[in-house]
Amino acid sequence: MSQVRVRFAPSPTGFFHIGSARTALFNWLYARHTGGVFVLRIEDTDQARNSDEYLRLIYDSLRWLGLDWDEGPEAGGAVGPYRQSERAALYREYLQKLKDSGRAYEKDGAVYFRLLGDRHEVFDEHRKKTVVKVRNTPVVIDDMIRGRVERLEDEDFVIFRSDGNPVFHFVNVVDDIAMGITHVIRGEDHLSNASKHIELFRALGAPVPRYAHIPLILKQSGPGKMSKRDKGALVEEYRARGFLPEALVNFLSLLGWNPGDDREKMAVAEVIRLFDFPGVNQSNARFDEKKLAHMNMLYLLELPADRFVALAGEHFARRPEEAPAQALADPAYFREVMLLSQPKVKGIDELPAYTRYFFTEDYPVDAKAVEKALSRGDPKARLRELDEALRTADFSSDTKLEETIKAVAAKAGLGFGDYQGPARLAVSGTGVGPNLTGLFRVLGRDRVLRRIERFLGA
RNA sequence: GCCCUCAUCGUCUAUCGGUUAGGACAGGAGAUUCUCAAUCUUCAAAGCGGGGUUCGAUUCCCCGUGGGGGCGCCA
Repeated sequence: MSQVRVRFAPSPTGFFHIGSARTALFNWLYARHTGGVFVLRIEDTDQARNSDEYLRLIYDSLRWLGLDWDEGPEAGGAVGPYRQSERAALYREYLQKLKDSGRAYEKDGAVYFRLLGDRHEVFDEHRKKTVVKVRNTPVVIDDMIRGRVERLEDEDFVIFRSDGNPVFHFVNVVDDIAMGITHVIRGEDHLSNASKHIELFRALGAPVPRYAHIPLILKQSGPGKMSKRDKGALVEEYRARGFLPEALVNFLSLLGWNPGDDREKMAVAEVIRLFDFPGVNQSNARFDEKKLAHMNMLYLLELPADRFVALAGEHFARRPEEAPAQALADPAYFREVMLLSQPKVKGIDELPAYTRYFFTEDYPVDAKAVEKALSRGDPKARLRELDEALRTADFSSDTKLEETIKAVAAKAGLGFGDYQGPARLAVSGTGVGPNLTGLFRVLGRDRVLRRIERFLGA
């Protein structure tokens, strides 16, 4: 059997969004699963809407997600160039073929593809005008996900605009032929276009590729499919918020596909091994950011320390307005703070707010938490006892600090928990945070004592 | 309006005619810890409606209904 060749063919006319990423992912997964070739082709025939910035974003986003392409821009390949704007001669050549066989004709300065069959006029309700219909036989789309789909293509359609540029349907098919694409994996929104494409393949005497029309991703709330303007639709947004690409890939792979059992968290190698079309659903899926966040947390928890710290550092650098300027001043200290917080946060983006008090005295104080902490017993007295003991305590290890605090508590006939609340509040201004002993150790004796005393004085 | 397509908990999904309809996220309760998070236990939560086929339908067929997509000299 010949090698599988699939392609992802985005157009650089807008930000790279989640739906595109998932289509790219499924193509890539299938290529990797079958040992085939993943081609990246840029469909930039709409000169008015293209932009280099968007093109850049496609490359960056794919690379960030780990979806490497075997052939395409910046990778090369035997059937390039891979940008349609550079393939004009080829489209002319194929157009000539259609003209020679009488399957293309000019009208109003544009070129139309001619369907075979008798013509008759009919009034089109949708377009409110009379159109020419063709008595044609339905095309059969043999879809790997949807099975046999029949659709009648009964109207000639434009393949070259009057400005001389070819349109999507034509270049898409010509390139799939010229690039030897064997499997077309794309969104279900193209299912209705498939009949046009198959007519073109046939007219050009080329074999029709296998199709796989994958379900669409619906917006998080409200009706309709997810589009570039929807909240949470952009890959770039998740990247900027510090989501892990492996978590996003894992989550996306499960939107419309499953391995047939309860497995959810899977390394990409495992997804590659298991991915195939019998496992792909036919129904559209709604994007659930909560579940993505959970998946992200699972990956975050097991992330190696170095990578976690590096990602945190990048995030702080990218969001200077969210953290004190001195946060990155001391790398060793920054590392300690981040590692203390790693098991506690759901996302990298929570870190600046979560760790603020480690880097500045200018941190918010949670009034409700203060009220709660001061409500039982005599917390100020407890803090004074603690303050006393911490003057001589060993701050080098969490266990030593724990012993110290427990000793203080035992003397008063109380438990660790009776001291934990007030102490945390005194040194961090909040009721939530990393384990108290770690908090003390990283903050250091001076800061801890200073804050407790300031709190007592207040 | 026409064409294509889909239909299981709020969400993502398992089930390839016979199951107490399973799992995950989110939600409720509890355990645990030093707060929070994690973890563990637990509760609640679904086969769109109507006809068939069958000994038996969530599963197969048909019709409705509902959702999604398409009907551009956009891709």
